[in-house]
Amino acid sequence: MNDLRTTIAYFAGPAQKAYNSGMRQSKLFSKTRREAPSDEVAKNAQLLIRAGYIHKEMAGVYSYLPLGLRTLNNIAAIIRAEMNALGGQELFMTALQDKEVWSRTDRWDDEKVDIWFKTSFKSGGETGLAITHEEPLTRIMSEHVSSYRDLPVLAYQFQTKFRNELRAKSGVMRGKEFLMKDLYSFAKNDEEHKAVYSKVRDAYKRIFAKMGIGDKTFVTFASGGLFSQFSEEFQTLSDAGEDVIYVDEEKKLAVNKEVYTDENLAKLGLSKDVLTEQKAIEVGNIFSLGTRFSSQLGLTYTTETGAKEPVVMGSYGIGPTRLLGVIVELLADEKGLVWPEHISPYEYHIVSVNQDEDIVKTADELYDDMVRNGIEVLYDDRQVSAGQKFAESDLLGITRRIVVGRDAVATDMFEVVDRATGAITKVARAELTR
RNA sequence: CGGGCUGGAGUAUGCCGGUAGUACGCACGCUUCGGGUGCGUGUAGACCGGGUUCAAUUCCCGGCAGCCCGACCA
Repeated sequence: MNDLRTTIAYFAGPAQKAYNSGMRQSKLFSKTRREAPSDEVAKNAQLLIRAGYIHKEMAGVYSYLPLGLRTLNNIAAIIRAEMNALGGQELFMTALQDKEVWSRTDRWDDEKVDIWFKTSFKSGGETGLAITHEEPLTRIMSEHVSSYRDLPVLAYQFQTKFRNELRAKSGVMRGKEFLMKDLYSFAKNDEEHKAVYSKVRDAYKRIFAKMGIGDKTFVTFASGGLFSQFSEEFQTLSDAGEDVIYVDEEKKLAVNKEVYTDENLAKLGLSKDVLTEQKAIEVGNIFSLGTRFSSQLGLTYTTETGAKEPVVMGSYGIGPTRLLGVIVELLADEKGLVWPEHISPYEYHIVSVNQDEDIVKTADELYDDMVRNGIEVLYDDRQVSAGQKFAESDLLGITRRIVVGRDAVATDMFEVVDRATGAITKVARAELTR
């Protein structure tokens, strides 16, 4: 992709294989820092900046450097796989929004939605930066969907969303600009919608499990915002969270404080006795939209009997940039970042222990072999002390570290250290290069 | 949006109405070589505008930017 939106558009492509699988750390432009910047309090942003994954551009606005982008793309890849498995069709919508379509649903006015970034065209007229995409996608669908035979449809994208938050905080967990995977479903009726909705809910559970935060993530009953009375959130327990939820550990369900009433508890079959109050961060949200948007924007279809009916919609969001922050908050330790296997920017981090000729030669050869076999590996080939390399390697948090020292030269067996557990195993070269 | 705080080398900081100090980083040399090794030399800095003053990085006002608490958070 070669247009001005390359970085954003990148998320829409089959990202991973586009990378060269290897990187020499002496060539990596991002550097680590000993200290966190004084203007960051959030643990996630402090560590991500120290490790050179992100750059803070402005309050609540972050750039993703090579390591951060790789990590983000890995998160996106996990989500994409599940969306495709659902039959989701990926598209990529524009961030610039047409005032006209949002006016029709009464969501353009600043009195109704106060987080718009709005600007104007030189040629006249206003536009806004997308806060979400129900309106434009519903309009697109109205040009393509006209028969019951066309339904159901699931369409999704990875897109930058902009929200003019009064106060950004919590590092990348709540920015003014962030990445969102938004899926929208279009169904013939409530019954079909419910079936789709339930499949998406299951897919979300699998996604968070793969991210390594499944056991701390709860389906949470919450308010429906502008759309409907209620929605379901996926809330991950974390002291860094902004929400308060009441959790039933046994049933893996929770209730957001905002709808924590006796009536709602009864409806959900939850008992106050077993619920515990916890802080949590919202990592996903699923909504039944009914026919609100389809009615207002004229998205109808013809039934088998020739009648016209509005399409029943749902929308389902996950914020990859927020997830990145949540994973840091939950898994990082006192030494630095710790990435789950499928999210780590590289599978392996080779660390050569000194500049002795035979050690450098052995490390070089191992690196070349791994790269040739498409294994994603970062190689610390810098001329710095072993201690510094280890400390920085811990900070970077790559899943597995391969230490190349004297014994590796002698035996051709390599010490592989698991970043999360610290467990050390000896692995033969053939196994590492597959 | 209400309340509070801050603004100095690339980063983190000490002191201060009168020549801006330290650590890390970076460059060079030596040293070390399995947990940010040690030493030396060098490099580099007061957000913007106005006011008070003999003199402002320091005090005052305004702007801009950042942070914290609250409110807000499709």
